[in-house]
Amino acid sequence: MTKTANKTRRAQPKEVRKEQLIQATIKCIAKHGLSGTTMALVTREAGLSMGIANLHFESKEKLLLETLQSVTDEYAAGQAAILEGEKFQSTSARIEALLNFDFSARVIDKNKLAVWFGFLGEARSRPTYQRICSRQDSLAEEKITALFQSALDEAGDKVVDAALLAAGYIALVDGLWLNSLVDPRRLPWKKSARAARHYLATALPKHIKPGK
Amino acid sequence: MTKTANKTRRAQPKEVRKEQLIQATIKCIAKHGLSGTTMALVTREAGLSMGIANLHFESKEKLLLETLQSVTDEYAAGQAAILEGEKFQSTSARIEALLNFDFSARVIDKNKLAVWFGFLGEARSRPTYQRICSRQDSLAEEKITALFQSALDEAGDKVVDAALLAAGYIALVDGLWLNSLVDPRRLPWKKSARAARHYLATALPKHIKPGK
Amino acid sequence: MTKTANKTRRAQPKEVRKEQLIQATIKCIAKHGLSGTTMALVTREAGLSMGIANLHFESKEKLLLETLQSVTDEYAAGQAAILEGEKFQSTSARIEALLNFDFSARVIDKNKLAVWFGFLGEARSRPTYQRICSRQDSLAEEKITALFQSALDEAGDKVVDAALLAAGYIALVDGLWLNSLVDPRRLPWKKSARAARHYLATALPKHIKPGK
Amino acid sequence: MTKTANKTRRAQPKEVRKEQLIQATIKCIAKHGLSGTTMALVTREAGLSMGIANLHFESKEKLLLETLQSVTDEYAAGQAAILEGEKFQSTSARIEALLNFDFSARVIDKNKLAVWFGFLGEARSRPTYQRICSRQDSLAEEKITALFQSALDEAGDKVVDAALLAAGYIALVDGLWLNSLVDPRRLPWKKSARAARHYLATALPKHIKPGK
DNA sequence: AATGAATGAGGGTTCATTCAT
DNA sequence: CATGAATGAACCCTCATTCAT
Repeated sequence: MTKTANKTRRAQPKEVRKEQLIQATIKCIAKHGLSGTTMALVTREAGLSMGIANLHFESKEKLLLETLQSVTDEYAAGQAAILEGEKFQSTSARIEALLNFDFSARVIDKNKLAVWFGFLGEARSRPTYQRICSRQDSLAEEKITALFQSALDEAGDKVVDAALLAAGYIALVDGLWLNSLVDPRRLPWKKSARAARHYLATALPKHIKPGK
Repeated sequence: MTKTANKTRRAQPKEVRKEQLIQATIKCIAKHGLSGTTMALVTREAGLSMGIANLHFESKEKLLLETLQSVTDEYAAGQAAILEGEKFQSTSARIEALLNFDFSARVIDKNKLAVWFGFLGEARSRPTYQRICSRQDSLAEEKITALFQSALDEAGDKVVDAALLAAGYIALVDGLWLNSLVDPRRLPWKKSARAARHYLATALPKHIKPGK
Repeated sequence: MTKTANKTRRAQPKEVRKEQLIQATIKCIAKHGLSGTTMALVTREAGLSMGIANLHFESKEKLLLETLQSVTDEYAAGQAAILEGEKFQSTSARIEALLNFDFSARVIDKNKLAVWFGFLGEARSRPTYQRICSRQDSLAEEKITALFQSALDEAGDKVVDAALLAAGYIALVDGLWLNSLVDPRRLPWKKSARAARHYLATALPKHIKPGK
Repeated sequence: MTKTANKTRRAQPKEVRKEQLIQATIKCIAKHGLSGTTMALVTREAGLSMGIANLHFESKEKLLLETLQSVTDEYAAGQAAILEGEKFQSTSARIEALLNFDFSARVIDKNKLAVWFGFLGEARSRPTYQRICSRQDSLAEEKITALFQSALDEAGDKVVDAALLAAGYIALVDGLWLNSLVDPRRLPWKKSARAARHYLATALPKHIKPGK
């Protein structure tokens, strides 16, 4: 139970309440699944009243959509900081950072991943979910393709297809997340991270070492 | 809508009806998502009456479980035929066959994959789903690890970890399926297949060629 | 489970099948209550197929009605044999026999009483049930009133109202049955019988002794 | 149909709504029988919407149980006021009051008795019903036995068994209620009351007169 | 005469949404 | 803004009844 709400129930800026509800939704989806997430559960988790969700979001659908968007936006922001930011200059450093980022605590947070795969599981029959998930992956794919292209260029490798490598990396990370999320005993997070590193180390040996 | 059933009520062996209902369930999950799949929709899809599903399965839950089991069993059987059958003798042939199998029309059937990922998306909050999905992956992992170990042994490679390679392959295939399923325009099935091949060709160059 | 039915399911005279189904219905009502008695349960108890009940009785309602009638008829027949038969000549003997009959094993059979009170509980809202139950009690009341009147006449008692005594006796027996049926630990059958005897012994001291 | 409720939805304290629903349930059971009582009927009778019953009671079962409890509690309270209260001091007065109470308008209310016998009719197959009904009768039996014992002591009667007399009285009243409820033409309420009085007047002649 | 798979109306229950307070 | 009792459509499930065999 996470009752951040003050007892007095004083009016709060719209954005604060929305964020509070989105966080509660994330927890609910992780705990009860997407289909098991009800408005009552979400608002109780937020320590607020039943009607509040429909006040700030128009409907359950909108709340879910904004929750998904929130999760993908956060990931996208973190990824963009690495791929486009000034902190990392060399190609190697960026790739290394990407790898670390994709298996950092903030990213492999069970709650957020549960949201991601919860929506992905329904995406095929829900064009709106599909659009949000796809946009996220499209964005990532472009940037990662460019990054890997740089690495291949630096290595003088003219054979390997950067786009294929990028698509493979994204899919691999998705698959590792999913497998570790569903059964962490079979695929511990550590092993997931090593598998991802192994993938890049094999494909881009000059930039990434198997290490760790 | 697949109304093979005649208007006149005709008794059928239990197994025939169950199979008919499972097939209808698969289609429904693909079309409406797991949460959008109702008994009414399933039985209408099967061209039968509402009550029939509870007659042959005890509850919706049981119907869904048997549907998931049916999909995983079919995959497991096909995979076992390759990994344990006598048709393929050499390690290379087996790996090649596995790759082809994983991207064969029967496996990358959108309906079946929608079922698989629909359940996976809810697996974390549903122990029963989790168990079925995990058992499937555990089984596959053991066999594939053994296969890859043979390949590495044959190649004299004592560095690469077969278990890591197998976990990576399974995750990669999962990720590719998921990405192609959700947005086939971004990741066409052909590209998925190539990405998987590329993964194995890089890791086991003596056994698999980039090809195609 | 009472499978009197022969394995070969040979056709049986209509009356045999009907009786078989009525007996199964009695057991079902005793076991599951009137509202918990389903056609499937009844036919399974009889060791027959689901459709058979609607073949021999027109509907569930008819089956239930005939079951109630069967129970009341059996009681009425036994009672009539005492009150109208030639076996007992003296008033005393008849009253004594009535008392013994009302608490004899055949009458205080839990199954039959469960049927009786199951229907009585619904009688107010079901005119058909009400009619059958009332006819039974009316019949009994007339005969018992006459019997008690003879006793009072023989005793020279001109004060006590035979009709009131009879109505009281019938109600008392109903009440004792009901209380012993619902909670035999609180009111054991033996005690019930003694209470009924006590009632008659007090009202008709010349004919019935407290005894036992 | 009792639509005290206004058309405009107006929130009410939980207890008010529960009581409203219990009263509606009592009417429904009286009108349609226990098995004919549906949630839709009850809520319509209360002039409320279908979902309300499951909002205040968790299930139909709970609603029924609380309804039965309400009816037995009301009876128990009235009876306790006589048997334990200070209003009546002499044994005679208490017995007289008990008799009048048991056939007072509030007690022989057709709706409440229909509930009582509706549940009793199913009690044998429903342990929960059985428990509530039995507790009620056990309580009454103890108190009435004590009261009758006092009367017998006062009369110097050392022969009659007070417990038997009490059990008989309870059963007789039950039986009279049931017979009058099911067929008031055959056994008018007035006659029922006289029969009960006759029972006590015969057994406890020093305390109760045949009267009326 | 007998079977039991199939039907579908009707039941209890859930839950997104509304709105008087 | 915030509340939560109230609503009612839609869900899953049961079961009396039907009918091809």
